[in-house]
Amino acid sequence: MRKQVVDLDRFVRELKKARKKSQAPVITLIANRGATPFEILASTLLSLRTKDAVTDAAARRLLAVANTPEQIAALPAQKIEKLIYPVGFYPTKAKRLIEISRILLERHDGRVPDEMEALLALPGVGRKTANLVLIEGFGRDGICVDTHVHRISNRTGIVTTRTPEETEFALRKTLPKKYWKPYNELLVSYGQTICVPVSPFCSRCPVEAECPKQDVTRSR
DNA sequence: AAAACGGGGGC
DNA sequence: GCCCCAGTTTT
Repeated sequence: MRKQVVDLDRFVRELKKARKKSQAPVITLIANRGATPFEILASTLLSLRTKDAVTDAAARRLLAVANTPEQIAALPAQKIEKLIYPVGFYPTKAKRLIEISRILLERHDGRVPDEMEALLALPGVGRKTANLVLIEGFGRDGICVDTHVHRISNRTGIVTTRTPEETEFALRKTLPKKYWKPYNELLVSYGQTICVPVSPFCSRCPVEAECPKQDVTRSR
């Protein structure tokens, strides 16, 4: 049996059309007004395991008060907790924002490092966060794999991988470079509205006909 | 490999 | 009421 293959050109084109209606993700909103690498790092840290509407409001409240390592490091943890509530893990994230700010001041001249290794060395920064900072903050080429990108890339059969990191490297080989930047943010909004984790709305999906629906047992 | 961190929202 | 979420760290 021949494996169905989703047409990447058409997939991305249709997703762009579909995105017009949905709300832009927080990172895009911030990037659109010229976010600094530190702002991208801080808001990405807030976003972990938290829905983007909640993250967006919290990031705006925080960055309006403090948007540099100096300013964050000078704030009491309790004050940051209050600003970012109710993002998930807010007490941990408040401490981490301060900790990272201090490390940046002590070890990196108060700037966000622009290398993967140095970013991963920061507490609470994993591959997803580091990639987003490098791509959105420093304009690097790369693919940022989160749960949406991982799930949808496998569900559609664009790649076949077990971990997000494997997905990142598989996409680097499979995906034409011109799609690297739009791919992540397109899939995130698509993954929040149509291709949701459980019981996705396949009837509203532009590539429904070609999709092997790898992990889908029920669809709507 | 799996639990844990935390609270809001969907169903 | 139960399950899931723009992950990462620790066991």
